[in-house]
Amino acid sequence: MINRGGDIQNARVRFAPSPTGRLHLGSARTALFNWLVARGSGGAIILRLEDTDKERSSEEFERDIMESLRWIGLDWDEGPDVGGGYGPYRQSERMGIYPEYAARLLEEGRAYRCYCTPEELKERKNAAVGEGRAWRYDRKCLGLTEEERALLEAQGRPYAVRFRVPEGEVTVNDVLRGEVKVDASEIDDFIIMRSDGRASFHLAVVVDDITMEVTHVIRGDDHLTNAVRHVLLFTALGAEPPMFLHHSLLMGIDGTKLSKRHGATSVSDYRDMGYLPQALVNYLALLSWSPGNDREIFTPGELVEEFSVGGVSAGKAIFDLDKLNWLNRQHMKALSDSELTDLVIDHLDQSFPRQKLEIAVASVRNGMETLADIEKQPLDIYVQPAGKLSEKSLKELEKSPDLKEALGLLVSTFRKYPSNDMATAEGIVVELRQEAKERGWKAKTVLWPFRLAVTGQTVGPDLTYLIMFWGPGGCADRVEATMRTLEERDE
RNA sequence: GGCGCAUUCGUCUAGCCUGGUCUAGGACGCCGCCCUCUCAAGGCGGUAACAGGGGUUCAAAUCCCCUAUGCGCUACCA
Repeated sequence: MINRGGDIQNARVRFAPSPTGRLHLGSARTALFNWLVARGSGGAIILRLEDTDKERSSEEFERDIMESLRWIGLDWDEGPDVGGGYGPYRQSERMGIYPEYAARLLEEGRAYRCYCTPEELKERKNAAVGEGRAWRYDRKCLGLTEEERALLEAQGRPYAVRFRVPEGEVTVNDVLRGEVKVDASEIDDFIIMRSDGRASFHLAVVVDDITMEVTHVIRGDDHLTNAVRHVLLFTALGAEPPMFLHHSLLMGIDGTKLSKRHGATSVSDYRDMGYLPQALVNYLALLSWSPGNDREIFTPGELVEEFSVGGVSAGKAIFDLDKLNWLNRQHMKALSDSELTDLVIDHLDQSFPRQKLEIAVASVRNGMETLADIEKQPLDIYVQPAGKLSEKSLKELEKSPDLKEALGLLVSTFRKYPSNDMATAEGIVVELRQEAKERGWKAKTVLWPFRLAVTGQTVGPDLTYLIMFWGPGGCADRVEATMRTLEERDE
């Protein structure tokens, strides 16, 4: 699909989640697009909590949403916690302002009272559907006579307020999809005030966007048809509709909307699983957005720099864990040993002195694609007592050629080096290779026993790290311990 | 059912607006090779797509129409 949206200037955008669950990846993606547009256009981003559904909303989720957003590096200029000139930013605290807008619409004849009960509506709807007719609200209450209305009022019948959808064609201006035109006759007279006096979602959103002076509404594709209703409301309220950008929805690998069935779906889940926030953001951005060249790795700052709505595609977006894993690995590579060690500590149950831990982490880091992968690394070799070998290692050792001489060479070489640093460690390995060559051995003849004798295991980190961890002397001790083990075994 | 949106390798996408340079490019995954003390990582190579059908045109992934499929909306949910 072709999208050559012009650059957006000074956009005032909002991210409006309902705190009915932890921040979903899909919501995070919406938030990211909003943030990118705000930051990239020199505008502002508002965090607005749509918490009118008291049953399902909770403070805990509210906290998770804000923490998750901050964790992935998104901030906001106005919101429930930071305030701003257009507050309050919690919809539950704005309930007082909607009725006046409904009243205005009522006065102007753009809305009307509907006394139909949900039961009556259901009945008429079923009847219509039963006859194979499309059901739209039948405007029964729009046609009420004065007497009928007076009677209903006298009975104290509760009423909802319906928007009177005008005739004509409605156009939604969408950055990605151009002008989406829908005939208003497709839309029925939707409710803007419930019979209990609370504003409906549609009214609340539009009033909020008007009063908060939102210029660009960036949200999921599922709201595209709702946008038609919203444009109608903006117009009826005398406001210029904002520009819309309805991005595609995030789907699971089977093509259905990403949900719990697909596994972890919330940002905090991914934090706990050991993903880096910059990797997650990078991945979410790359779903539907492309810089137009082959670049894939971006820090959040670079995304702001490179992002343009013209690079956003309108097509579906399927969440692919493999690619996230790869990106996470790329971002982990960018961390220093020290930084990685700091991050990995939370996922580790063993404890080492800091210095040792850093070496240990450095030695296994290329085997990790998430921070949590530290648990799967063979760190236990570092706590294994000297001279204790696995059965498999013992067997490998025993069938190794020129074993005695090789072990002797190891000890004598290690003993030559009192200092312990990277250069020394690397030097030792080079020297061992050299020695092997001179004896007409394959490198393996001495290096394989090295690994087995020092760690007691057949798999583990590069030899250089082993030297750094125990020091050359420590390695010599461990080889000697292994020699004793072998002797005992012979007896 | 009605309306809307979408449709390039399995997945994310480049290309589409401004038709030819596309025997369709990149990335993930997968497969193979190399490297190698182990496991990895890394390097190199391979696999694989314009949903289908009609037009328009000298020429279509690119423009138009139809069909199919997927998704969404169609609530006194948000």
